[in-house]
Amino acid sequence: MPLTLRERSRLMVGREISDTALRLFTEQGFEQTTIAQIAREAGVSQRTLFRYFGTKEDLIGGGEDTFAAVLTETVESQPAEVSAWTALRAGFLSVLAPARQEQVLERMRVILRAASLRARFIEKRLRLQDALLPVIEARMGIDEPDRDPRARTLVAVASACADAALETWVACDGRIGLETLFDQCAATIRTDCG
Amino acid sequence: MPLTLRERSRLMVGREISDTALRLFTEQGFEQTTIAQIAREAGVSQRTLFRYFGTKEDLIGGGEDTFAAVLTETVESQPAEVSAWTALRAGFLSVLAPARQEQVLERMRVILRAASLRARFIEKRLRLQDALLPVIEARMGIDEPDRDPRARTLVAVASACADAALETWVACDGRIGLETLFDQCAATIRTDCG
DNA sequence: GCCAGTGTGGCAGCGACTGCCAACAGGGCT
DNA sequence: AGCCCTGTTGGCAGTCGCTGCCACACTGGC
Repeated sequence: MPLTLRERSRLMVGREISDTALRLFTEQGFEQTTIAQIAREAGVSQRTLFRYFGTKEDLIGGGEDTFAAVLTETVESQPAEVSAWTALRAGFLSVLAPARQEQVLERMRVILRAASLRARFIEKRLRLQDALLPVIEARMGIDEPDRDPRARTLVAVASACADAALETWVACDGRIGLETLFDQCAATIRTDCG
Repeated sequence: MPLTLRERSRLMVGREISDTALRLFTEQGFEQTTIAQIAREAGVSQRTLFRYFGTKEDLIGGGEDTFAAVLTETVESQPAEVSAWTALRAGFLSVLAPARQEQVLERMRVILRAASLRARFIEKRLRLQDALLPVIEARMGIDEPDRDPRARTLVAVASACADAALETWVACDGRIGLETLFDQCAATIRTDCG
């Protein structure tokens, strides 16, 4: 089923806008770049730009909405014998690993530099945690989630590991693999959180 | 040293504004409340309101800027023998423990309900982590922070524990103490992250 | 009483974002 | 070909958060 002309042009316009935005963000920073400028250089009106991307922060997000789906699916598909932690590890690695390194690295640099983007990024991660929580609770067999912080802790800690691994990965320009870093973080927990 | 008239009136105006804001936020929600309305009902101009609170989100923050200072100071003041993790625990407990429960509970509920507030809250927590990172690196004697994720992990995990404890605390309406919850989270890490 | 210094209000303006309306082009219909 | 429905676009006006600027008022020290 080949895409119709309309759909193809819609994809093109979307790519044109987000490419322009990413270029301008890296060149002159997120706060210093205005919507008017992005729209002008991408050759569309501001109104159209906001029809493609609801907010300025959305301009940098590369399909992270699928992340939640991939992560929860991976975690759920782990066999029942493996521990909750192992399942979480598999889930986060499935999200962190496959990306095109160069592009992701550049994007993460922009994100970590601008406070509002960083907050937005964490917010998405929080929604990830919320989606993950019932899955882990079920796997651990927790009865009273309002009084038992164990599942929440595991999810938050796995998330924190992924975060620390990601930030170190950016700090060392991707020279160390994300999986290696994640496992170093996990090892640190086991030895130093006592 | 009694406060001068100016200082007293300044404190009064500040309290008047933030009380009005918190009331309106709980009554009708954060997004639905406009700065103009708060200023009108508090009896000041918008311009003055922004001189007291830099952003709309700041209207709900009860001196959280001091949190960062208290936390880093507490961590730094721990004797050199105690482990980095113990120092972090002491720091976070010094921030979580002393608050007036009722007011904090209400504020947290407002914060968790509005996405932009939640993001702002996280942003502050991230700045906390950034401030904490060099302290922990020094304590652990880390040479190459760009390649060694251990300090970052400890800070992120302690922060995640505080987060999970706080959310469970709100979920159970404060019936379980924050210190107890934090230690349950820590215990979970030791047993289930292997 | 007078003179800094500080707090205040009003106004104009910017940037992100939205609702509304008119114009236009694609793609299926006769 | 002509026609119509539908989806896409641009422009415009307006809201809201937020800032710079300037004039005014009031406090506190001489």
